[in-house]
Amino acid sequence: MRVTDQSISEPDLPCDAERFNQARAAQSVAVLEDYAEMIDDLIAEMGEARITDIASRMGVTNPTATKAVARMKREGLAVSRPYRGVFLTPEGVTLAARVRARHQVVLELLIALGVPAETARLDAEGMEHHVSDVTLKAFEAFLAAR
Amino acid sequence: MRVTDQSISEPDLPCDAERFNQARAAQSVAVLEDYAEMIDDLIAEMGEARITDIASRMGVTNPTATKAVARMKREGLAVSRPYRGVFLTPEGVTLAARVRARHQVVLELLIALGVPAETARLDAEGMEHHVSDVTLKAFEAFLAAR
DNA sequence: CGCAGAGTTTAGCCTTGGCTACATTAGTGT
DNA sequence: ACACTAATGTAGCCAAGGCTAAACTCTGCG
Ligand SMILES: [Mn+2]
Ligand SMILES: [Mn+2]
Ligand SMILES: [Mn+2]
Ligand SMILES: [Mn+2]
Repeated sequence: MRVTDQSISEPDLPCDAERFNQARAAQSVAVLEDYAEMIDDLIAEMGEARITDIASRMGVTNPTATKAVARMKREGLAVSRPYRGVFLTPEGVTLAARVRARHQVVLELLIALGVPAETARLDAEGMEHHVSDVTLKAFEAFLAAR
Repeated sequence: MRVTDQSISEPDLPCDAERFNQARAAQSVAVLEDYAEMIDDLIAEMGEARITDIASRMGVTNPTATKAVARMKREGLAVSRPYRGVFLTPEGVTLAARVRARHQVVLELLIALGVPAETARLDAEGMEHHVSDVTLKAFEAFLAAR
């Protein structure tokens, strides 16, 4: 073949690409979302969020957690001073709250659909980041009307 | 505080970390899955999968698609000779089939839950990769029993 | 037959998010 | 006071997945 039939493949270009672009965009903030939620959890549970605790709970090494926190600081979601704990900015707190609520809804939905609790717990962690506001509303409506 | 209470934080370490590790593992194969499905689509639709078409549909530039295909070849999912189209190995075909079926179920589930079709189309692209076999079965059961 | 242009590859850059190894700080207890 | 140790930070490596720019190959057409 190798024909230059750009006219045939043009209509679907923006179509498919848009989908993948949204998925990539969601993925690029997934780490920020998980760390925000985790830092908020640790502060609530332990009174402070130490790098070591963040790292062990996220399942990564300390330098990896340090880098992630550096990115969060850069993006205005967290603050910290050397050898002190990590804290969330108001924006970070807002993000953490939104992310926690969404995570909970996704988890509950999976369980409502008959997914075993442990499997739901594992799958929700990755799925949550790709659930848009519109989809979240649909999940909530389903759970409420059940 | 700063007490050395490792005994308190030990029990939850494997717990939380396991969740994030699974999400990271799923993410690390997401690109392979999407490309496998896309190459299979293109071969079905156009008789061959050219780099340019793969790239435009994935919403990336040609070099990015070339690199992704290189990884697929390295992992035994695709084959190609310079300046020729890309083909899937039997393993690649198997992956594509599994991924397409899962994608379809996730899409149908979202629509069944009342998510608008266009939103469902966008969200499913990212969510699919985090849906385990067990969860997929639950989705299928829900759709069948509806 | 040869060439122009479409398609492909290559080179090289960047960011992110993993890691190990090592240096530095700070808190605790003697 | 001070040493020990845990925590933190830093340096530097790697792979993946984006990109641009530029070189290369193929092919259909004149
Ligand atoms: Mn998550
Ligand atoms: Mn989460
Ligand atoms: Mn996908
Ligand atoms: Mn897909």
